[in-house]
Amino acid sequence: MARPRSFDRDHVLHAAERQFRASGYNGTSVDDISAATGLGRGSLYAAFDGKRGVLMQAMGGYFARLGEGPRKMLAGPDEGALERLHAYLLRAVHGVPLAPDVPPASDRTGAACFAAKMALEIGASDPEVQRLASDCFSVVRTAVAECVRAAQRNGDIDPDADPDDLAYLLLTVIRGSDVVGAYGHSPDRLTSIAESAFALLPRPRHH
Amino acid sequence: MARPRSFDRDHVLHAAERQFRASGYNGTSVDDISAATGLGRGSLYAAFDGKRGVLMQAMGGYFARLGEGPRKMLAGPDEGALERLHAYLLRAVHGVPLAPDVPPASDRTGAACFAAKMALEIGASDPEVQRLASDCFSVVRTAVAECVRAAQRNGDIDPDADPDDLAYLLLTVIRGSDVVGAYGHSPDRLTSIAESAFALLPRPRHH
DNA sequence: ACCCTTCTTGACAACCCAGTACAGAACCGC
DNA sequence: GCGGTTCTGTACTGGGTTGTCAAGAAGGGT
Repeated sequence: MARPRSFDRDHVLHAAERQFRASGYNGTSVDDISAATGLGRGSLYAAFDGKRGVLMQAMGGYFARLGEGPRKMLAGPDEGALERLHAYLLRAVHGVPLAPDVPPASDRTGAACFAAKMALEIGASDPEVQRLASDCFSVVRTAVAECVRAAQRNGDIDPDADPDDLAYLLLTVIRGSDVVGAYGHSPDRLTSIAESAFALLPRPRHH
Repeated sequence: MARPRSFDRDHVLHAAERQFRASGYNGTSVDDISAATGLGRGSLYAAFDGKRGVLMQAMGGYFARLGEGPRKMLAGPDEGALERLHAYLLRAVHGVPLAPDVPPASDRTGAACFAAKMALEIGASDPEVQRLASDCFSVVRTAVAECVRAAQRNGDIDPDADPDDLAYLLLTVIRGSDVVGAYGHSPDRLTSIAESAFALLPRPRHH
């Protein structure tokens, strides 16, 4: 028995995320968010409790969204695990998409992991941002490690290798491609990096 | 026949760099720089032409300093090339030091590559920052590639591997460790990542 | 049709920030 | 010692920022 809100919450958070990714946290003003989302200042403060609230909720949504990619791409039977890892790596080095349906390559500007970017900019003085970014890394790392174990069970990766170490290394490559690929490098170069990393994975010494 | 300046230019730029690394570009005000360097606003504008000028000159100094590390650590005869690469990797994943004599591990906050951090924050709207960061990557990448070639000549790395591809991959790992290691991971974890990356380098198949 | 609750909009005040201008201080050369 | 030139510190201004507030709009329930 009251006026319903006239905006879609997720849509607003997506627009804000795009803005934050493009301009950074301190580089975007509330007016920028207002313009990007179409919401007035009052609505922003009522619904999200200001700039910082928008960021936190946008990052929360990002986190929820981020886990789905690796989980869906990497989960499955042991047989195809290595190939799934290959496909995931090739995609992951090209950035994290804003939405599941829009490819990240379209605008290199906002391709880098949202959580990583925010953590680098303001994480030093914001433990909550820090923690959220850490969670984002964990979800990817865990999924990759699980896929590595599957590949090991299938005999595609050296069983003596530590799957957690490999997962950390691959996560590092993926996050590193965010910054290496951010400017001055073509998508082909990123693909090449992913292929190199994949090719170097330790194969079992057959017989 | 005039009053000499009472501050050491490099010292000021180092202090400013530390501040920028800690708070980001948009997160530090001119007053912050003034407090960190001990210089008044007037001197800052006269000597460095404002906030942006300080950043550019600090990045310039950083670039000049950055190249020395890999060049000195990686250059040398072919025999020890692989071991030099090993040592360099182990050091590089722990960040880029503010000064050559101070270890980067002391404050994880400012350990990440200065150029990369600035490029991620404001590179999208600042081509010059973008280019400077790109140069920083190139100098590391070139030195690594040269060292890989040396190791190949010495028979320590598979001669069929593309040294440029490997250098790109290692650069990506190094930059990735900036963001992965920024928060929530111990130095031991970074060391472990470096060791994993080194262990995976393609060795020549000896007969 | 009416009322009440919630949302929305625009304006407002306090604050911070970058850059400038001006006055004083320090140093070198003579 | 003295003049001139440069450096240093501070006060000022115009613009932009954040967070709040009050008035209007819009819809649901009765």
